[in-house]
Amino acid sequence: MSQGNIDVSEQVSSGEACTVLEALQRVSGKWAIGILLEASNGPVRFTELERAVKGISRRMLTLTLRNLERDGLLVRTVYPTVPPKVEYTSTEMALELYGSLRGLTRWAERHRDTITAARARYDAANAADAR
Amino acid sequence: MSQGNIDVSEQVSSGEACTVLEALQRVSGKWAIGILLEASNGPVRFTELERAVKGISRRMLTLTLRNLERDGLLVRTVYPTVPPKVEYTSTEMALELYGSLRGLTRWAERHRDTITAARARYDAANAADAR
DNA sequence: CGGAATCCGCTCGGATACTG
DNA sequence: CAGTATCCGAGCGGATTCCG
Repeated sequence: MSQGNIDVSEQVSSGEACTVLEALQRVSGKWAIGILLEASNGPVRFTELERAVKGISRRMLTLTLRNLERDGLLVRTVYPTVPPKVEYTSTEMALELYGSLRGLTRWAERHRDTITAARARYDAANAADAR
Repeated sequence: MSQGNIDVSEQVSSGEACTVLEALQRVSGKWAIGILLEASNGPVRFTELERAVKGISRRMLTLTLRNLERDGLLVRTVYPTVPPKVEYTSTEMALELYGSLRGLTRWAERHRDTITAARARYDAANAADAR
C-alpha cells in the first residue's frame, strides 16, 4: 500500500499529460470505473457491488474501494447494525467524472469491433513474419 | 503479450461496465494517454515522443506504441531513409477518443488539489489508528 | 534514429481461508 | 454482511546493453 505517490514535480509533458496521467492512475485499474458507474446511481452496498461488477474478487473490490475512498471519490458509511451494513456513496467530484466516463464508454461501444479486427490483423501479420 | 483477452461473454455488469473496462484496458497503462495526446496534433516521431512524454523509458514507449498500433489507434509509418525515420499517426478512431480524454484531463485539473487533500486526510487518519 | 533483448524488482490481481 | 490475511503467479515498468 501507499504505492500511489506519483512524482508530479516539474513533470508537465504536453502541458496536461501529467494531469491526465494522474487522472488515469487514480481511476484506472481494472475495476475502478465499474465501481464508480455502479455507485453513481446512489449508495451501494458491498455485496451489491460484488455481484454487479461481476468478475471482481472480494480482495480487489476491497482494495479498489479503499483507494477510491482515499482519493475522495467515494464516501464509506458504516451502519453499526447487526448484520453490519456499509454503503459507498459517490462524492460530487466523482459524479462530475462520471460524465467523461460515459464518453469513453460510448467510444468503446462504437469501436469495439474495429479494435477487435485490428488486433486480429496485427496478430496475423505478426505471426506471419515470426515464422 | 497476448494477455489482453478479456472475457466479455455474458458479462454485462451495469450494462456498459464491461465495455468501459475494455476501453480502459486498452487506453490505460501509465503512458498510452500521454502518447495519444501527443499524436493528436499530427504525426510524431519516436524521439519526439520520448522527450514529450517525459519520464517514459525507451522500453515502455516501444511497448505502448506497439499496443496502440495493434489496436488500430496509431499507424506506424517507416521512411526507409538514413537515418531512419518513423512516424506515428492517430487514426480517426483515436481522434474520437481524444475528445473524451480531454474531459478526464480537465476533471483532473479541477480536482487535483481536492484529491491531494483527501489523500493526506485519509493517510493521516489511517496512520493514527494503525498506531 | 528507432528500436529489440535481457535482467530484475514491484505491483496487480486471483484463490483461498479466516474473522467480527 | 463486510471485510482481513496470506500465498502465489503474471505482467508492468525501469535500467542497461546491443543492433541495423
